[in-house]
Amino acid sequence: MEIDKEYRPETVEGRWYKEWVEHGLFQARPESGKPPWCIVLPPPNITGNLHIGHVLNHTLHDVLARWRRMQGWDVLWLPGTDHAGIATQMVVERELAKEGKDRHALGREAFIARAWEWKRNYGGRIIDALKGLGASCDWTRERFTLDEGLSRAVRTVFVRLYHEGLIYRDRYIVNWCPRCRTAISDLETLHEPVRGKLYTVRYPAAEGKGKGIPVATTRPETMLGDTAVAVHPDDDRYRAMVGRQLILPLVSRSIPVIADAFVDPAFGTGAVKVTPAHDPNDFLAGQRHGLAQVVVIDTAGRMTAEAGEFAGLDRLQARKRIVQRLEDLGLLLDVKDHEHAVGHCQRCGTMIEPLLSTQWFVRIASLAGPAIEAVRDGRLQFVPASWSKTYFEWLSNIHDWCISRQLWWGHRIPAWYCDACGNVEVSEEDPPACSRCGGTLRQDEDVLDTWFSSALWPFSTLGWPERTPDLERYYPTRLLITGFDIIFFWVARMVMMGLKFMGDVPFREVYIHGLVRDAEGQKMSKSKGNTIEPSELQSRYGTDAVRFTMSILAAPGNDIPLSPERMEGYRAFANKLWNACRFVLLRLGDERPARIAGDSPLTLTDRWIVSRTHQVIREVEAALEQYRFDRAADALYHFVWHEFCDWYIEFVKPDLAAAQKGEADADQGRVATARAVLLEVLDTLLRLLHPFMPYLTEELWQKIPHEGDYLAAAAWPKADDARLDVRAERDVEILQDLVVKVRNLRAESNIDPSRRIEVRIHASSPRNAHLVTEQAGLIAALCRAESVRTVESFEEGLIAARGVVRGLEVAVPLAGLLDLDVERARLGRELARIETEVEGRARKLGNESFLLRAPAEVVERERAAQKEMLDKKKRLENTLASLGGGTRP
RNA sequence: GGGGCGUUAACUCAGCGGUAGAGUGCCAUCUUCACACGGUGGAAGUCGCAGGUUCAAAUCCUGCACGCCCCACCA
Repeated sequence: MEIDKEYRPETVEGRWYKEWVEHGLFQARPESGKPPWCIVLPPPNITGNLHIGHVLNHTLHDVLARWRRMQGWDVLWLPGTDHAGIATQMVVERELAKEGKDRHALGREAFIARAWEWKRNYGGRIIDALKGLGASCDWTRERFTLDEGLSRAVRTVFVRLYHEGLIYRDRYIVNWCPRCRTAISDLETLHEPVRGKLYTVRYPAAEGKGKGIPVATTRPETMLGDTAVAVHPDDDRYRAMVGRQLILPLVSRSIPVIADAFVDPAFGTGAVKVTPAHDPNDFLAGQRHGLAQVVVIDTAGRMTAEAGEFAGLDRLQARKRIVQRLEDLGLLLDVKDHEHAVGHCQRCGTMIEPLLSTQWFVRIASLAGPAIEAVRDGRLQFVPASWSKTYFEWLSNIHDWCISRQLWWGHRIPAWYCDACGNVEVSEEDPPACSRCGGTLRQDEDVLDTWFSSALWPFSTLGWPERTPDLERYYPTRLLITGFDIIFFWVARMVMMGLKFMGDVPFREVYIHGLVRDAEGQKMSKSKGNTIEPSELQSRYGTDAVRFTMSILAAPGNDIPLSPERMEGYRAFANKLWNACRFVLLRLGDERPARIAGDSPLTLTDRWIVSRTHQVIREVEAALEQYRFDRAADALYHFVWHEFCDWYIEFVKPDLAAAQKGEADADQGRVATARAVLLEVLDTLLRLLHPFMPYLTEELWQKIPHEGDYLAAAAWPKADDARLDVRAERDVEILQDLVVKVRNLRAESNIDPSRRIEVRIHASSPRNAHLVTEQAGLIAALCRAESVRTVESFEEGLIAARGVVRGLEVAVPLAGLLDLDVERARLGRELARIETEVEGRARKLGNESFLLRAPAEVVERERAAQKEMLDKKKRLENTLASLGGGTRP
């Protein structure tokens, strides 16, 4: 068997994915009779590039999907992409701009065709990257949010919500991005602190009665649209002015002073200018007081004709001019620095303009209630559970959702207007003419918020509104895995829509993972330049190492600090596994040993590794059941490296080496059994590791004797309690401690590593003495000893490095080589350590309260430990005395 | 203004009622026939601070400090 000395991922990864897909291993099998297990991929944007966060997210998906599939579930991991309205439109517009065109010149139809073309060319890039990670999605069921079926679902939902009064059209103040030229929702508006100014402007009284009122504002340009000044009803300063008229400077319009409790008398001057068309608060105040709405800023962020002399200016330019004019008029009373939060467009960062505009909204409160309830009563669970609080918080304070976007790329709103009679028709099928007057209909120009279609993803992808077999079988899906950043955007909305249209939650659990950060814990961002390209990581460390790193770092509730050293470590782990396999293959020769037969004479160490293996199967399974990817990966790492490689392989080396050299005394039966055990354990390990490291494990599994075509389609190991062996585990632990002790004595006494030593052991119990005698050869091999033997007692005046471990007293006689001072000092340190521990425990055992109230088994454990410690202490003291010391340093 | 999270070895994190663990790094040592992407041994922590509950607290409770993050229509 030819096998390289090191694992080279690049020679392996390309092959397997293709084969897995070609053999249909990732396809759901509704007819299989297996229980269904479904998860939907959070559809990445077609404009997106695979970033490190995707790697984390997709790795966790794939670990679970592969694990459940091996366990015998009918797994459907449903992939797809999102049309990403604003993002895609921006990309295509940019392309057009390069050609000197714009979308208006092109026209709607041609533009959309162009966007589809872009999607065809580039929309699959992120999916290709996903495949490179080894993601075991069912590609035969891949979906796109603008597919015909999904578009049908969008229309159906819109129409039904409309007819139930849950979708409405209204003239309302919305978040407007002057650059994207569209309304956006509250969620797409990010509040960032901006250092601005607070201007105090005097609004003179009408008819020259009094001085008027000083008004504080951060946005003087909106004053042109003021239709009132508001004060608090209890504010004595202005009480007399309420109901009077003021003259709006620069415009000379007469506006009233109104009283309203929304005014904070402590802020600014206690008097607020009211601009119903350009401020959300003022809009509501305007409604309460029946004020006119004067629009002075247009959809491009420029001043309208209403702005008189300032018309056509950009809003920020206008601000400067207006301040200047106010100053000239002596009306500018004060200017102060003022930091406040201002909304910015999530997509392009442009300052949001609150704008009065006619838009479509979802009346969300009645949908939010059931969504809250579903989490409260446990139909849906967050992992970690603490996220449910965030979810409740948002849903309880939710505002109506603005769903119309002034874009072309997306689901066009299925509403038609009749210009002749003013009729509005909302329907699933395009209506031919006005049903009331027969007049010509004009479809709404706008499209829906991309998140509207995403909200339907768990059922629209399964065929809804048709009652397809897939929908019946796989809804509700099992689980959703995503980051906390889209709990509001996506998770909550899916829950609302799922409950509304399917009558059940879209998934039983939501696993929320952290954010991938750089090694310093900084958020990765392009502007900081600390982003990591996944493909670079994959080629540098291998995809499996990247996946393993993600898994082992995915502790619930934690962000993931990605450090190169760490990943380097898991690349080494992949190599370690590779070499463990290499060892087994080299020792197998041409043999194809059978699995461990029922009557195989297993040695102590065989029984130990088999027992440990079944313990690990349990651990990994329990961890994955609770989505503890970190624990599962950690258990495997530790077992492979520090039990299988460090110990078991070392245990069997002497047996196998004899056979390899063709020595006459090689026990052929023993060799066969050792080979069978090695193989069985390795086979189990490869299965357990496969969900984390699919490429490497498939490659290795194919190299060792195996049954079946692909590891990816092999069965998950079953933990078998009959294979557990507590006594073997205990005995091997004693052997390990003993070996470590001897090695430690060698090292501390500076004994040449190549020198064969003599080891004498005095055991406190016959059982342990027997164990040592029986395993003397093995112990000798593991600590390079000439001989290992048990003694009744150590001879008088023996010069030796000594130690005590687990009731076994060890002496390595070293006449002439041992530095007695060094040895005395070392033992003195050990004695001091033991004494501290003994004292502490004595205090505890002398505490009546403890004896009285602590559980009996805890007390017993402490007593036993104390006894052992005291024995150990006595032996050490004796040893020190025999070295001619006895006093501690 | 409201809410959440974190603070444990040099670093990154586990542990979450019975006197501390891992990986990396560090020190020493070894090219012994799977692996130097390796072996062996070792050093390293008053578990943010102050109280409280308990026989017993990194672990539960209450404050405080520092750091991070969400949400929010005070001009």
